[in-house]
Amino acid sequence: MARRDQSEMAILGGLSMQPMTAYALREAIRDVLGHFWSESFGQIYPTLNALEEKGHVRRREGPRAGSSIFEITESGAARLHELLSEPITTTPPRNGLLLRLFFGRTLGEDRCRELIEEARADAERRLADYDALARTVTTQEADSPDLPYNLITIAAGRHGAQATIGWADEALALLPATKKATP
Amino acid sequence: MARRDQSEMAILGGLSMQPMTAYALREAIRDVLGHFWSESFGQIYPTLNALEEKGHVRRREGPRAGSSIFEITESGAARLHELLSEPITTTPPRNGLLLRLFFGRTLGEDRCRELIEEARADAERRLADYDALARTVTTQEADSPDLPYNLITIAAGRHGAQATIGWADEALALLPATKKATP
DNA sequence: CATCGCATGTAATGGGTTACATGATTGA
DNA sequence: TCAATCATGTAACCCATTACATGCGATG
Repeated sequence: MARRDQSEMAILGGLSMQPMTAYALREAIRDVLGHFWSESFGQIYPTLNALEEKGHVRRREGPRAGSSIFEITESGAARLHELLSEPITTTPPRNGLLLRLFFGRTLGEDRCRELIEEARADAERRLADYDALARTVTTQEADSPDLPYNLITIAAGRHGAQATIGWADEALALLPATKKATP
Repeated sequence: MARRDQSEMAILGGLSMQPMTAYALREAIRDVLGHFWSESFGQIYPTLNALEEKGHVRRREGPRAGSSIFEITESGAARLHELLSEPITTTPPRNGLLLRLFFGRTLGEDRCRELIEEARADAERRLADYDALARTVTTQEADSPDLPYNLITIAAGRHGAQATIGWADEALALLPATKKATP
């Protein structure tokens, strides 16, 4: 699966929920898929044009002059299913935090402690967000057949955040203690 | 921090452990930092040349004709410290597994279950790897001042893998049960 | 003498972000 | 009427992977 197709998949997926403008699509991707996916305008507009040419989306008059609402076609739905079925492409890992910590002796222990504490605080915030999101979604989409799938992705975020918190605590304990003269 | 500098950081970091050839550097990055970092030849060779021009690394005769051993200079060490101190740049998330699961109704429940089970099995494998790695490193680098930092990165992998396992179990339970006629 | 692992590099390609440029509509 | 938001699109740039091309040296 060409990496390019990844954007196609997200865009067709978004439109499969409901027709919308490119702008709204970008917002939907940011707000709904934001914790595990992202698309920029620079990808969305060209990809939509390509999808239109292939007949996978149809363009209709938008809410204002010059704007368009895109809607997925049947061939688009088929294409989405096909894309979803292809093997997952993973990108090589690049974790800037862990790289810095690995060279922690060069960076300095204090800075390492700070980095870990920041990561922990951030995870704590995300954890609260996921919990709130799970509650909102559960009530607002109570009857939607998409609810379980939505909850599964939220659960992934929650488990990830919890793992970060657990790791941070362990990491802080592993950090060599700075020796300070006791007064 | 330009994204470009990320490769510089990893390369200088690698050479700060010990001087080596570009080829060995790539292997070291793959084998030692592999679970949270990666560099390809296409990055390593040009970056090393750039670093040499700036005087951050020095080139010496390698083990065979035409090969070079690179060694970090003092200015290189300073540069490394500077790079490590810069704010962490994060790339926007793109999780192909979660994207597929989010559109799980389109993909189909059976395929979703398979994907989750694969992810779980993979995490299980990684977990075993991290545990083994932690043991090896603890004995082999028992006296190294880098040991705690090394263990911190391994712990991150372990916690991440455990989180995936926990998530997978929860996700499988969340999946809507396929209704089958009871015989 | 063939093959595998060490070793170096470049070029094509792909993909993606960011910044820029432009304009319509709405609400304060 | 002025700012903010909705809306569309392009171009520059950057980074990174991949594939390719090349050759030495040891081991069987």
